[in-house]
Amino acid sequence: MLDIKFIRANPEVVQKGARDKGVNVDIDELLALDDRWRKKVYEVEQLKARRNKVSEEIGLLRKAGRDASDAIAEMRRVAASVKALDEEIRELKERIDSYLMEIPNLPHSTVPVGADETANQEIKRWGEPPAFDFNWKPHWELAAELDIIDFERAAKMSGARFPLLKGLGARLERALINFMLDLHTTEHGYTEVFPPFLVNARSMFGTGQLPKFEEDMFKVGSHELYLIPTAEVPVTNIHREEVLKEEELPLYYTAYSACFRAEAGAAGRDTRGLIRNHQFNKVELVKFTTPERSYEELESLLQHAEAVLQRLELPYRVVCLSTGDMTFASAKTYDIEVWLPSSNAYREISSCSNFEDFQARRAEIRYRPRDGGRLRYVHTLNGSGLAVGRTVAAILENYQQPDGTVRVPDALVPYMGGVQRID
RNA sequence: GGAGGGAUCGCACAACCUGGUAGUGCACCGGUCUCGAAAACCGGCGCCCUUCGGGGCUUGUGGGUUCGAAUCCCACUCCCUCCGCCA
Repeated sequence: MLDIKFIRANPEVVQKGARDKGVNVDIDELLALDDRWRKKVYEVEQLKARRNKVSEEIGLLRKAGRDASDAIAEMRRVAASVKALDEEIRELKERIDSYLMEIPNLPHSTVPVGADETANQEIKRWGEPPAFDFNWKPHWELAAELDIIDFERAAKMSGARFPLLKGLGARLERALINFMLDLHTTEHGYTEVFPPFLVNARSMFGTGQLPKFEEDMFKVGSHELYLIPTAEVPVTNIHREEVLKEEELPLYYTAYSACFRAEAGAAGRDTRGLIRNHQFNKVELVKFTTPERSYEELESLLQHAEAVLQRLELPYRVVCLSTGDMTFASAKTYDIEVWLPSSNAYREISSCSNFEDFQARRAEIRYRPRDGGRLRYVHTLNGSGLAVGRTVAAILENYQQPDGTVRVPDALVPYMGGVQRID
């Protein structure tokens, strides 16, 4: 959510930022509503001031044993006017808020402007895609032959786009989760949390999934709860409606969670394998910081996510998403894309974003500045560190051997109980 | 699921019975004082509107009663204790 004061002062900036993100918003209509709202607020506050003053006088008259019936009669009328005006103001405010909720965060000035992913800007490449001199296979074929993932039986119990991991496949998934959490907690300074996987609507609202993206999520209707699409939601909401101290910032959290996405499959892409499923595992990184530091924190967040791929020795590149490819709530996003032979391309495996104060304003996460003064909104950031299912796919494909087995990356061997090869 | 208790500024609590417009302590920030600090004292320390004079809002949330609600009434949310059920 943007600051209405900022929108009042910079309507054309907001209009342009939204348009660059491919969102059309009627700023003039919003500001007209805002203007009416402010006039009505002034009006009702005049009446309330009168009511407060006279009510106090009534109290004094009563105490002195004198008659106050004229004043009481007047206040009865004032009370009725106040009630009607308050109702009108409430409706205006509701309309204004629903406008505000639909306005995306504005892209940072360093973000390339463009309509879609073709305008994304490549920042760097790391490692070399493997040059196979044998008949290599996509991960879903490898996994089927190694009997480590069973999509057919998963479909029986749940439906399409759910994997059932088995044997060393399940072990690999668990090894990756532990490896990533250990790396982030011991070397990058993150505090590990294990959050709920179901959250209420208020939490989804705080991070920006609601109200715009309800259809992308699984809702547990009987309880008014949503399955989280990412640990970003519960972890960012840890500090919702709190006032933090500047001294405790920045805060770093890392969390493993399962992630649930209803939208996967709608586009008909990546119908096979581990790339696009309704449920997948992810280790998430979340930061709370001051506005002054948030962009350097974004750079280090990116490095923390990259470190996972470097330890696993998987080739990847980093791109800065263009305005048209970014998400609703983000001001700047780097995607890390891992090389995936079956796609013959780099594919997203992590998304690292600075939301500035967009989520903090929605979720009311503020901090008390060290030298006093008004409370300020924190900046929130998060990034995948990493998506586990896609990491499994990348390992299977990039580490496959001519004989159909898969070598285990050296960094993972201790987490695999010494197993060096999946065969 | 049942029975009780509770929610007031960042923290701890008061005012609630008996309606009169929210106070105290701690923490924090600024100032005075000091070589500096502590202590002491003064001010600040939640949000909104503002023509910068000021005004309004704020006691978990939403309603109701009333000239006036932290206080009385109703509903809801969350937390705590006990009982039941339970991995």
